[in-house]
Amino acid sequence: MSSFKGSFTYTVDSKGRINIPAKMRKNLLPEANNSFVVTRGFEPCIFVYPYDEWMKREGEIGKLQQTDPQHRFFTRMLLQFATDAELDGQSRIILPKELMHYAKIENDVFILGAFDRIEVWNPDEYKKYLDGQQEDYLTVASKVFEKKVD
Amino acid sequence: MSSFKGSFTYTVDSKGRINIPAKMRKNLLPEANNSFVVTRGFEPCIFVYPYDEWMKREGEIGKLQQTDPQHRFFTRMLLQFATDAELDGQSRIILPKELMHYAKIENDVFILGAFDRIEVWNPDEYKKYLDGQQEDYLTVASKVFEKKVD
DNA sequence: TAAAAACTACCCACTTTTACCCACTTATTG
DNA sequence: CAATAAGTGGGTAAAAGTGGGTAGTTTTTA
Repeated sequence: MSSFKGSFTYTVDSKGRINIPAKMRKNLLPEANNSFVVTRGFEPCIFVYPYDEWMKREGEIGKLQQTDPQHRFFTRMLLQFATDAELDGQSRIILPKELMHYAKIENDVFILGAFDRIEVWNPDEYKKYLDGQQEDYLTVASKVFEKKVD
Repeated sequence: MSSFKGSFTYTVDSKGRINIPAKMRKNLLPEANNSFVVTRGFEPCIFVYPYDEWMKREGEIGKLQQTDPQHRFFTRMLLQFATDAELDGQSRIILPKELMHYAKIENDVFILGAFDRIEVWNPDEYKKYLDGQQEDYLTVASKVFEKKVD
């Protein structure tokens, strides 16, 4: 499977395009077909899934019973902001205006490899996100792995 | 199979026509034959099924026990408002007046890709729908996947 | 049942957005 | 330190979205 890591600060051009870092492109599977699905992140950022990873997310929906109101709500939330994006000749994708607005992205972006997805942040918003964390990395790390630190 | 995603705000013209977004048209299968079946949604909106997907819905009805009054009621509701619609030369379909009235659609529509169907909403009604949700996306998501959050 | 009204299918036309190309500068790399 | 790749910027033809005319059909109504 695809696995992204690292972080990069790139520019957004006047047409809303960003380059996908070469080091991340190298981790794309052939079956992703140079295609991505771009959607709204849980925090104020944009999630960029390679197509093969996105299809795993979408596969879950097919199993849902669309006569259940909660299942319809979930389907709508997941799909409402999702947009296809293909790499152009210069290895860039276009960020939808709506998502740029949501993530408060203007001229620069902080691009973060996050395992199965690529995240695109306004660099300042990412700083705020880090500052807003209640607990530090080591504390959270130990909780995540159900161990007590110290 | 067809799989629609994304959302768009388009206009309804004086003849009751709406454009089917190009990004959704790309996901139509050849067997849908540029044809749709338009019917009443569960919420105040219009469901637009590509023809091939509609046939699956009809197949499900075929399995219902028509001696059961509730099954008969469900069958009637689904079929009563169903209308065929074909793309015209400009990739538009006509929304039946009855359904436009049901969904309170006037000048603008919010078009939402919802996996196997396209939904057409009055933009304000969609906002109301979202505001009316008891639980947020993350909570519902975790319930849908039968996990407890936090 | 004939005239009027409404609806539909098929055009054409216009504006805005997008896809695709070319070009330049800055980093990497053998 | 040349040669290639990576990152950035922009022009332009094609596609997408919107609006409306008209002729033929169906529906309504006097």
